[in-house]
Amino acid sequence: MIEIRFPDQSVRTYKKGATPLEIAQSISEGLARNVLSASFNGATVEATTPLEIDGSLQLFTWNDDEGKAAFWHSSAHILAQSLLALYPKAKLTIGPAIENGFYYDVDFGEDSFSDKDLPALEKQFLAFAREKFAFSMRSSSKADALAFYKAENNPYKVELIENLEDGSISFCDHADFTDLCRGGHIPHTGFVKAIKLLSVAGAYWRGDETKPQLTRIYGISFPKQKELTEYLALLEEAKKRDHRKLGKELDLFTFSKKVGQGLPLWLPKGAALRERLENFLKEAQKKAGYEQVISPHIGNKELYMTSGHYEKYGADSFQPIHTPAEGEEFLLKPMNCPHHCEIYNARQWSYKDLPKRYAEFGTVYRYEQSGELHGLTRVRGFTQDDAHIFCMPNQLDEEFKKVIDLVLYVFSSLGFEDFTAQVSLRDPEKPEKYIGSDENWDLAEQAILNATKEKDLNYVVEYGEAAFYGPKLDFMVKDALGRKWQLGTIQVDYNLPERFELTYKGSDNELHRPVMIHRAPFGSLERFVAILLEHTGGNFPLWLTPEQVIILSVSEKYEKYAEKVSNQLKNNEIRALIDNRNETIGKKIRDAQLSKFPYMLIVGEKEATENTVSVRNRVDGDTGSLTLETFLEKIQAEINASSSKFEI
RNA sequence: GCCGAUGUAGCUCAGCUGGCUAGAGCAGCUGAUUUGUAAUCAGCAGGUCGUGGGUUCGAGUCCCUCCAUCGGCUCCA
Repeated sequence: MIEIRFPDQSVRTYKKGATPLEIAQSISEGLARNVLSASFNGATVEATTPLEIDGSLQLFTWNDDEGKAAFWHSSAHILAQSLLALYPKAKLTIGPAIENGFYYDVDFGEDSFSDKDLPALEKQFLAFAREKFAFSMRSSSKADALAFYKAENNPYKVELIENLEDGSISFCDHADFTDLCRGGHIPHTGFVKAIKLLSVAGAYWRGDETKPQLTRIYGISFPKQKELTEYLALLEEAKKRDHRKLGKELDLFTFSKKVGQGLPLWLPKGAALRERLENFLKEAQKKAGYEQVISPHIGNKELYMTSGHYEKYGADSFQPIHTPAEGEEFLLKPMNCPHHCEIYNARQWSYKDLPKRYAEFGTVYRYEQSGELHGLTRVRGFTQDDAHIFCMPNQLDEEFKKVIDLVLYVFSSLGFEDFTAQVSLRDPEKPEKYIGSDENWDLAEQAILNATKEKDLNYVVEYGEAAFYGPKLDFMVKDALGRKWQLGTIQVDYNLPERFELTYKGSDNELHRPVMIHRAPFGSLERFVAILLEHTGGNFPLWLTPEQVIILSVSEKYEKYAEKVSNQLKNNEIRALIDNRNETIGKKIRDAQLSKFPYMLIVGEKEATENTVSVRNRVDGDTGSLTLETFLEKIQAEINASSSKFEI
């Protein structure tokens, strides 16, 4: 007999060799029907793995992330089986479960595969799924595993196995299909009732650009058809919040082939929105002791040679422009830091002057590969809400934490509750990617980790995500489709101060090297506005929205009164406009609603005589009539409620 | 940059296997209507079908080049 401990700490005894599935059955039939996988003593096991020793058991269903992972991992197996059935010459590589679904990377050799081929594959998938093939694990010697895939002429699996320890190699079989596999499956294929193959994409073997490109097939599967239908509906909903669509609909920004790809054009409403965001941050930064500076859009090549950016990115940048007579080389400014270093260098500093905090909404230009460009989130010309803090090493901790506060303040003011803090460190395997000494890197990385921990941020550590001159603390936020984007960033840098020979005079009358913090709470105005659009669906907070009120006159007869209302609002700093078109009131309401005006004021005969307005709100609809004074008080109170966040 | 897809009026889309002057709705303009909480009616105008080549008696439709966009990969100072 064996003793099994459950998550609620209860203990039951079972006969040796009982499977998690059988154990679930002993608890309830319903549970048994829903068990997808399990973990035993912390390790993932199959629901059908016989348990031979005492231990603690956790059963996973569709409601657990682990259950979904097993479900989608198993689905990848079925996909692979279907692929081989339809494309016997295809070579399988890897096929993991991901956050939403799974994928499989396949080498189709000479054949091409496109999304037109997906429906047939889905059909085959479902046919196999219905057969209720059981998944079963078996271990294999390294030699046997290698021999199998060499016979199959599959270099990818051979490479994978060569990197595995003998004794740790296992396969998973179902029907006549087998795949190299670590385990974690659902009991049989019949659990998968619904499948959608979502897209086809190229993906490099092992994520390496120099290696062959494989075909990646993305899919998602569910235990019930209804869940798939709901998921697809959710995707459709998300597409409506796409900032590229909303930006067009709300007249915020546009692109022009003639101007060039990745170079956004801000329309009046978008520009006004941006300006309000800038003012909001400027206000906060002023309180936090920042000083605004301004630097030009180009800089001498020397500047970037000094900073190291030229060596790192020169070849992949917009190429230098040359002066006609002297042949001097200038680069479009790809970042503001070297300029700010030279601003610091413009005079001598005493330790009493530090920290210096230079801020600039600096527009920079970067040559992004054409396939990278994406709406406003990845562009070739953008404006960073940049600042560089020059401080003494013993001020670093304090300054870094203050910047975290500022970023959190900005995020909370704009309703980004759901972000991930990511500590981006060096890739220990690739020291050639970074400049500067190990000592300085250790100091910088430690500073970030300390501050992050002290601020009680939930964070993940990513190796290899640091900038070439220093580690970062990045604030990642998801877009409508769940793709992660870096917004805020804070970076510690010991290297540029050395390269630019920055100094300050210490109390000991000696020259010392300051430390530099690079930081941008928004990241870039472009990306920030994009993500803000996707989060709000275009329903911006009242203080930020382009037009706060639209006055709809019932007919042209009430134009005068509409004018009067408008003037009074404007005199009180409320952004308002009038819809005087010769249209029915219903039409005007519909248009105003689609344009996402927060408030509509309907004025007709009744309002004009009573000096009132009929208030319609974009969320609640008709909310009755108020005197103009009362409405003014209410809307101002609402704006102030969000402006109160301006306190830092 | 790479793999795959897409590109028809300002916007959203139709146009089957190549066949006469390329269609619709919305937006725009003109006129009628003077409207009470999500689309008043009528008329007009608007496109060298992304670009350049080719196949064909004939190309929006087939083939190639380039450009742009979309989904990924790689990259992201």
